[in-house]
Amino acid sequence: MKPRVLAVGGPTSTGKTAFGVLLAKTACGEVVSCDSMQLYKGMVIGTAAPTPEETGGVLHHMVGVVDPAVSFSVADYCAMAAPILADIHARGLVPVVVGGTGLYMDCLLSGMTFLGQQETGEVRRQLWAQDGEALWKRLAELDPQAAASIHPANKKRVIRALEVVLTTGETMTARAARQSAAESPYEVTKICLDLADRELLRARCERRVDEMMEKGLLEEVEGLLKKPGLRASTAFQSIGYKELATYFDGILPLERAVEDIKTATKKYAKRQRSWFRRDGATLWYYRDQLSGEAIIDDLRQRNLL
RNA sequence: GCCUCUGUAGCUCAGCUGGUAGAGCAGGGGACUGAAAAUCCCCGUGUCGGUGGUUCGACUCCGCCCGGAGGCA
Repeated sequence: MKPRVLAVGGPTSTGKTAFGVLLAKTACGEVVSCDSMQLYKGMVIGTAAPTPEETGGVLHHMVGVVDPAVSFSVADYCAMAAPILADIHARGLVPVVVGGTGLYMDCLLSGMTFLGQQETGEVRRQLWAQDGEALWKRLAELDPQAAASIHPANKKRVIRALEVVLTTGETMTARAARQSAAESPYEVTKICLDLADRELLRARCERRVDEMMEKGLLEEVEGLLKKPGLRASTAFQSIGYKELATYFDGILPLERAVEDIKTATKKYAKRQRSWFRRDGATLWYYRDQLSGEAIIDDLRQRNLL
């Protein structure tokens, strides 16, 4: 009997945090955040990291635990989160994995184990200086399968695949197969939240940004930008931070920078939906049609709680 | 009141000397195994302000009307 895991995904601004708390309370669980940005320290407002009021006493893991200037990846996330799941299980509780980072969620829940260390800095730098098309052709020779699935224009992913062959001597395709677990070590119930009304989701994304500004996003970003090495970090890619940096750099007026945050948030929500929709074994609930309690009731009727 | 410029996709605009329109952004769909809130791919029929006219044929020329911007009074 595999240990039970509840998961909550879906686009941003659909109420995952609140529902995650409700679900954890109902199922005697603890929340394990699955958000590539909330896990950084000091990025609270811009990532809408759960506040003490929002968590309502439910323990949240993987929030504010990494130095923003340090580079972090899916592999690091899984290395940190998997033991937390084990610990929660060991204490007889249910982990509730909540967040919008689809890649992190899938890797964690499928029991992926990443091989070896990541030492690609120099190789990566050299590859970036080269022509994208040429790189893709090179990849087509070294790892035809990877090349077939990566668009030549997607330089970032072409380089990643090349890095793997060049530094490990193993194709990304072969490596990926070795890293994947034959089957998930968990009994997963995956729930995704969305809004049926697209216009409403867009409006909520915009309101979310306005609220962040009211809560002091500007000050948070200003403070963070003083940290050395931050601009080159993964954390800096977070929506809100890089846009407000253009304001601090005098490139855009504040109003425009905030507009950019809004459109970036809306586009992000769209990409998240695409990701989460891929998994057919997911229960989707429209938050503009069902309350959290109604969703819990439905899950009970399905014998999932 | 007169003169000039202007009115083309949700927004900003391209459209040579007439042959019924096309970009960027927004929006939609998708991909995604160590940067993933990242990166990338696909999708553009709209009364070309309205109305008359010239023409085989007008977004493109002419008249008038309506709506903008500026200048002179």
